[in-house]
Amino acid sequence: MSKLSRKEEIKNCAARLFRKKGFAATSVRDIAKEMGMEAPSLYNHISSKQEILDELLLEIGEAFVEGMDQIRTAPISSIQKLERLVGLHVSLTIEHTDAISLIPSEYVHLEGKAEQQYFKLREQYEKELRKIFRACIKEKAINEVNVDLAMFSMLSSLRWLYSWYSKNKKINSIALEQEMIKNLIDGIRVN
Amino acid sequence: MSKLSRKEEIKNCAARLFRKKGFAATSVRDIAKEMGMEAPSLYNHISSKQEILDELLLEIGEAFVEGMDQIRTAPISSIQKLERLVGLHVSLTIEHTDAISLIPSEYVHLEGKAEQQYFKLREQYEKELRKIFRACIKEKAINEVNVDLAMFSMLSSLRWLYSWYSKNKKINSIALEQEMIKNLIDGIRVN
DNA sequence: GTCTATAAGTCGATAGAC
DNA sequence: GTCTATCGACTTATAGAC
Repeated sequence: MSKLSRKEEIKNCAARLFRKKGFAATSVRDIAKEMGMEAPSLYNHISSKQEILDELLLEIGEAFVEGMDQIRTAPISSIQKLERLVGLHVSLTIEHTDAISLIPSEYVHLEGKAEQQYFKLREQYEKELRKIFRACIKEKAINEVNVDLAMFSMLSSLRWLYSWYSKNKKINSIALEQEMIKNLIDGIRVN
Repeated sequence: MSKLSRKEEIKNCAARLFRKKGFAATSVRDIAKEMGMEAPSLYNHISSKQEILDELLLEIGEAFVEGMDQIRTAPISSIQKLERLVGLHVSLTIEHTDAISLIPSEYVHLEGKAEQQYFKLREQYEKELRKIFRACIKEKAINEVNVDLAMFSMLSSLRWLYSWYSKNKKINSIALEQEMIKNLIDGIRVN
């Protein structure tokens, strides 16, 4: 683990607070207190509170798109891609638990250019995921489901995995991936 | 549809705004503006901004617990209870889309007594759901999954259904229920 | 039941000393 | 790079006229 810059420390600290109370309800003074300094001192490292949220969400968004790109170009079947995608969510959840937690709710506080970039990343990700789902159906690997609904349903579970993981950190990354593949792709009903 | 009291109008209005910007980022002035009145006038109908959130979340929480109670005491198999539970989420999502949207993220802004009541309702609901899952396993209707993880995974999808539904309102309630049962219980993989 | 005026506090951010 | 002091805007909520 490389030494964190002061700015990275602040961002990690802020991510933890944003997760707990939300971006809007977390003050710059709260972040400073958690860092053990006075609020104005933060501004030697950041330019605004908004910048912290922007960078946290864009970095995690880029990580998802990069992961998706590797999966997209891998020489494997579509259903294997879908399984690897579950693994991507599990890995990023374990590595960036606090930042991941901001995705479902705090993106609404993005503004201007950062907001545009974020939505672009999200669209890109969802577009590729939709392609994988359609290919799975074409290859008769998954049933003829309503693609958007099934995709949204799967993403919802994966986006909230951080919540379960925070209370169950002892689980092995690979075991968690396997269990989620069973839950989300195979289903739970005995057949 | 019965005529709404002024307070109910305000709560519906606030729910829509809380959903869009979050509770903390929505000001009393925002709510007043949406209602076509000045901010202080709201206080003839409500006692505080906090009260609005408290009531919105407690009412929807009570609706879930009541629905769960009917399912719990119904003379049906455990797996049928699980399926009816999906239906309960679908129904409440369609009837109270905005209020439902507050559950995943805005509960963190509850305080004091309302916070306690809300957590009590949530625990009650999750406890009953856990029982249903365990009974399903015992009856060999679902596989021997990690109960908490499978339960959380299912709930995450159901809690975020409002988001998909908002963009796809034309779907039939029963069709949506059937599709979600397939996604969440049967799985999507061809077998 | 709605308004204007305003209290009392918090917000993000800056100026400038050290 | 950290601090104290502070600005100006915004916050929830109340007082009191109509």
